[in-house]
Amino acid sequence: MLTDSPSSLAASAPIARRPLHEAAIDRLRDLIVQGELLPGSRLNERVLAGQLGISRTPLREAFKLLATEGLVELLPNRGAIVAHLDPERIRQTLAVMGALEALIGELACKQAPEAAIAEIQALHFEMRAAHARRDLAAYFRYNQAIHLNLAEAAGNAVLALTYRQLNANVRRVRYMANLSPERWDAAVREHDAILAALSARDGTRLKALLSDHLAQKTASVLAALAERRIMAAA
Amino acid sequence: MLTDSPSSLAASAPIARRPLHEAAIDRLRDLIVQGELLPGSRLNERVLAGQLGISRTPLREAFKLLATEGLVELLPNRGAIVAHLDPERIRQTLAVMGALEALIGELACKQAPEAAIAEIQALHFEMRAAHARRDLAAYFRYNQAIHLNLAEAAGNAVLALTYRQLNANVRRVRYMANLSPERWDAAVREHDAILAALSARDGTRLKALLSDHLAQKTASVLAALAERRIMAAA
DNA sequence: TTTTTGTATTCTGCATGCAAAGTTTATAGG
DNA sequence: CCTATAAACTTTGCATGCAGAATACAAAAA
Repeated sequence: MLTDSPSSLAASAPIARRPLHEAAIDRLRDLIVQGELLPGSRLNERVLAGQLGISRTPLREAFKLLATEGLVELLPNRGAIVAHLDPERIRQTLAVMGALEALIGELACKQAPEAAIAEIQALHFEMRAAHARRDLAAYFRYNQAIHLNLAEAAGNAVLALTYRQLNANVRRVRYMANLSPERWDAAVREHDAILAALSARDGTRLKALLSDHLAQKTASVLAALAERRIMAAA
Repeated sequence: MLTDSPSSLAASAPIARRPLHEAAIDRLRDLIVQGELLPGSRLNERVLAGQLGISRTPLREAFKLLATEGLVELLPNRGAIVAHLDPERIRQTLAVMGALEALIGELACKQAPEAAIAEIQALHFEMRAAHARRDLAAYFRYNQAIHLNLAEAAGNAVLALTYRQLNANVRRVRYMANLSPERWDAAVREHDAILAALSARDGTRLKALLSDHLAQKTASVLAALAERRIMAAA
């Protein structure tokens, strides 16, 4: 499933129907993650509230939320800006994600339902298709979906949620930095191996593969940042 | 209970030159973590705002924040309640913390400054002192401080922050559930071994010890929950 | 007595007003 | 022409008012 689960921990509560304005907040999150709002951009309450069609109060609540996710920075008495992409912070985030992926791989192999693995397999083929068509946007979507579904498949909601939140920040870089063709091909091969290990429920091998995959991803992401391919607002 | 002594709250909120309301929000977090507000308690906006000496708007922002930390649950159109202590959720949280502690142990041994290790060692002796005096409250404080300092010593801010947030929920259980004398003594011995491994910068051993320590802690916490030693509001 | 339905009350969620902090612009002095 | 300073403007942070949802209560029906 490609639909982004937008929720924070709060959303795990028994919710029948979400407040109307959370849609607007999710839209703001997407604007930041997809790079339409550049790092460093000031987020004027009145203007942004107008653009999103909500009032300042729920928007302010959204700022606080997005700040905990590391997507915006709150400057006392000077409002909010889109959080900068600090390479060191990204590196640290990826290190934590590595620790989580190790657990994810272990748990997923041990206790993921067959249906979940089948779905991930399906997403993998979709991703292969996107790669064959050189459709980078679709590739990214399926890639994300695979990793998030894998996190879900581990059967630990806290683990999946934590992983997702950390991922949001890294995702911003991916959206802004294209991969080199070689790296793209290599990433696909890595995913092939990952899927094979998952299907075989070989936890030890999956952990190693995920760790290697993340190391490559880290290098790629940090290289993109170092090359200043990532733009920031003045 | 909060409702029993509303005046103490008002008195403990000193009027700052600039009404910085984050102090009030921290106070609310403490009330939840320390169990003065029982799981399941409804958090009436107007009442609570009055007790904390702030207005509803910043309090609502606090609710959203605490929801991401898993300390309150937001029920659409029905406000906020203190989050329930779901044993399965606590178990999942502890599993994630285990993965993080493995990384913490590894990084701390590899790159913690000597001063940080010395400080942890000092806290450890303070904790031993509290244990010798059977001062449970002080013991918990030093125990927390040790684990949090260890997380900081790993030199990864994202790691430390993530660990701290997950820890908040587990801490609530510790505050409410006393340890058995045997478990208490065993925990202290485990800490002795942990400190020894850290001082020797033996990452492999530290990881194993932390893992074992957490497993014991998990058993103890879940036992407390199972024995219904943890109270919840109706 | 128990269940149901209509009504009153309470509470949340959002919009908006206001004071203070911050920013920009204009002006005077060097 | 450049710098310093003050006035005007902008924006945030918080308080509060209002509409609608949810709950509690009461009376009527089974």
